[in-house]
Amino acid sequence: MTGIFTIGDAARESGVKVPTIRYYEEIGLLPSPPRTEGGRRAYGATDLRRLAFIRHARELGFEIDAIRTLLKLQDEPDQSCAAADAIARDHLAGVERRIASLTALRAELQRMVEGCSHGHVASCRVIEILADHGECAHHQGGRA
Amino acid sequence: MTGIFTIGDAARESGVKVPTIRYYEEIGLLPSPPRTEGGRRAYGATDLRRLAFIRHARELGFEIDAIRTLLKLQDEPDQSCAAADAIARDHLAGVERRIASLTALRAELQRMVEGCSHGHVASCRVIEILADHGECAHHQGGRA
DNA sequence: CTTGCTCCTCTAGTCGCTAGAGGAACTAGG
DNA sequence: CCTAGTTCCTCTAGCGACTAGAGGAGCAAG
Repeated sequence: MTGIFTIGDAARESGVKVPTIRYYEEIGLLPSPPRTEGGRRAYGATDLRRLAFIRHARELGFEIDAIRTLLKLQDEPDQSCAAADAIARDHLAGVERRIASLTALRAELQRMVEGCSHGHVASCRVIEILADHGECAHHQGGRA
Repeated sequence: MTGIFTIGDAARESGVKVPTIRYYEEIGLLPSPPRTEGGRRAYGATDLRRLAFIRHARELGFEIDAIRTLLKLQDEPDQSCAAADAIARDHLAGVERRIASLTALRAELQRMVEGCSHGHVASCRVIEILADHGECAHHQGGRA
């Protein structure tokens, strides 16, 4: 209604926690808003939009630095969007790598828990596989 | 051959970097080995096995705390392996959650980059989707 | 006017390492 | 025996992206 929001309002609106908003300001991702007489942050609708953008990008797993670039791009609508496209493509490639690696990992973990005979540790498949890398299909997998 | 290894040997054998081995010692994951006269760490075959176990578990994405528990279990072979099983199952569930979330994410990113018309930022699908959460299928997805 | 909420700043902690400084001790060659 | 190069030692600080908590001030309702 007013177009003026406290940090708490902003947090509720955007789903970003209050300390995180302050953190974003500190690292220069969100501009420092004007303050009220009492020294409190007074956000406007633009800030809320920016915050929603950040939140959504974070949800999609973009790193802060990538978001910084995307925000700069957003502020200059006449530029070619090749840069934004490249960032998204890059990120997509990373996500695909992680899915591949996690899928291999899942297979291995399934083998582990399925092989577990629920007896003693001495004959536990879980412990065994962990102890003996040779037994396992997971050679040279990347970090998940 | 000797059964005595320097930290460098241990690093080469296990694939765990030297500072990381020292770190594992510091946090009590790997026991402090005896030292040579010159004050250098002297590892035995048991330590190398433990280190390989740790490395493999880390590769599989287990957290340090989980590994700590698994190692304790490994040291007591008469215990039931229910605990180890539970840890592995838990971890598997987590991995499955991450795969699901990343798969949703991939779909969204694909939509993004496929929709990009390679024109100006003003009409860029990437920027648009990020700015407007409503346009996107990714509601309430967990962190990847 | 007091209660209780929100806000402020600041520091320190999380996880799992990684990087670098500054120095001591081994190893190989001359 | 000396030297050069490598490996080792300890220690502190940094990464990313927050999160937690202390200690205090403002502000709105009863």
